[in-house]
Amino acid sequence: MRLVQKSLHYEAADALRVQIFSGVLTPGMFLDEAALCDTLAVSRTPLREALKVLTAEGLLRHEPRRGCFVSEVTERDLDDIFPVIALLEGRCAFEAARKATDADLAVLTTLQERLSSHAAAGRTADYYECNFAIHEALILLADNRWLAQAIADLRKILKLARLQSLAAPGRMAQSLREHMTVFAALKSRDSEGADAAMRTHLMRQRDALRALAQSQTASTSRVAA
Amino acid sequence: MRLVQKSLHYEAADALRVQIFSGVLTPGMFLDEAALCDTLAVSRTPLREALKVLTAEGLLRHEPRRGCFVSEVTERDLDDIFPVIALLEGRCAFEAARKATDADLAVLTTLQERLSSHAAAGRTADYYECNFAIHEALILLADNRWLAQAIADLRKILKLARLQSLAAPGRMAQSLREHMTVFAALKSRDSEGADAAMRTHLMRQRDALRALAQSQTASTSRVAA
DNA sequence: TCCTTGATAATTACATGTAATTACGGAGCG
DNA sequence: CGCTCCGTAATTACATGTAATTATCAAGGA
Repeated sequence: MRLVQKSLHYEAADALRVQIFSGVLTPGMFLDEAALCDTLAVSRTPLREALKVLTAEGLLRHEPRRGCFVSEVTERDLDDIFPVIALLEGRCAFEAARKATDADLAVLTTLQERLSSHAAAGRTADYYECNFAIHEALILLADNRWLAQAIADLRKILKLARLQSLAAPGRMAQSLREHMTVFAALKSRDSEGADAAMRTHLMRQRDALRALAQSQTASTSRVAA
Repeated sequence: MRLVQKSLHYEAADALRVQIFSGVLTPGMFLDEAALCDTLAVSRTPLREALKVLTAEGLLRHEPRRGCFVSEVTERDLDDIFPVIALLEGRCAFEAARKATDADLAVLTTLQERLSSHAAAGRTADYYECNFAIHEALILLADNRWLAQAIADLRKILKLARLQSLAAPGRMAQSLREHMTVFAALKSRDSEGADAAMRTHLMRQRDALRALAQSQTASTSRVAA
């Protein structure tokens, strides 16, 4: 019998990720070790181990003798990351179109319908969640550990940026149409089509974000002026 | 003036990577903390921090209360990894074809010629090194930090497996031809062609490895029989 | 006024002590 | 002969002490 309790540094790393993704720890912020030891109720050793892990993941930046800072994600980073994710998730869709069983497609159909209803009702949060579930499902269907890992690594960085592209006007409806294109390709076992549709979907997501960022800087500069 | 000495855990991690990639620490091997502290001349804390970092990188596997083991790479892993690297480096070639200056192409020409001469002379080690330099050059030309990162992460796992595909008979000559195809596409600014040629090159590399593995298991099973 | 300088405080990094779990090995039993 | 059980040794994980570097800020000089 082995009920291995996860090590403290592992739990500390999890807790820190939650704080980063939820915005408690914001990009650029300095991480005070003593304070974190206090809030997470762990001693310095496991906390510092957790910081090293998160640094290796790219969520933190470490400056010797100065401490850790939450990584910052620039527009340039987004321009670089999205095409890569598009490539990788496109590949997932490609493989999914070949490997999905009828049962898999039935599950996807349910998710797709749920996505549609959320879009129709304007439930942004639910749409986001369902959208995420579909992407995850395709990654699983691709059945490639390293492909999944590469995507997860990059998505972690995006998550850090706390993007909200669905906030762009009309984006949810457009996103839904893109998803339907992907799904249609999957149903007809069109690997190439699924690949292309998924790549398009993710690049459009980037476009929506860019438009949102521009409209926001425009409005803030109006306020500043 | 700031002459930051890299932290010990960082140097320890570097030293461990060297030992892993050089085969001193082989896949599956258990890592004795005390022994490593002795050989690397660091105390337990920085060593354990280094182990956490390498675990996050995927080079080590950690079992709570049992210790660290060098990761093992299966044939399945290779089947999964190579297509992803092919995709990513294909993208690098695509971008390189668009972004390379004439000066960049001149440097590549030199490298390409050197590659040819190494192949003609049968200098396997030199060929490998030059081949690596060309791949690195294209990754740099693509000028995408995250694309480079994703490739580096996956290549680290391949390096761990200590593959020697050039050992396959005729592989070096075939590899050279593939490189020439990539280079020709780059020179003519054919992004799509460079992408496709690079993908082909890497998938052929996988094929060569597979053939090598099969011939070796065949010969060993003959010996065993 | 601004820059430099130096003492102090705070913080990181490293070393080591301590507790807890696991592996090992022999004795006892079936 | 093999299996189980238990005690010991070894090892990991965590806590804490210590050293060394950096940040802070006040005082002095240009």
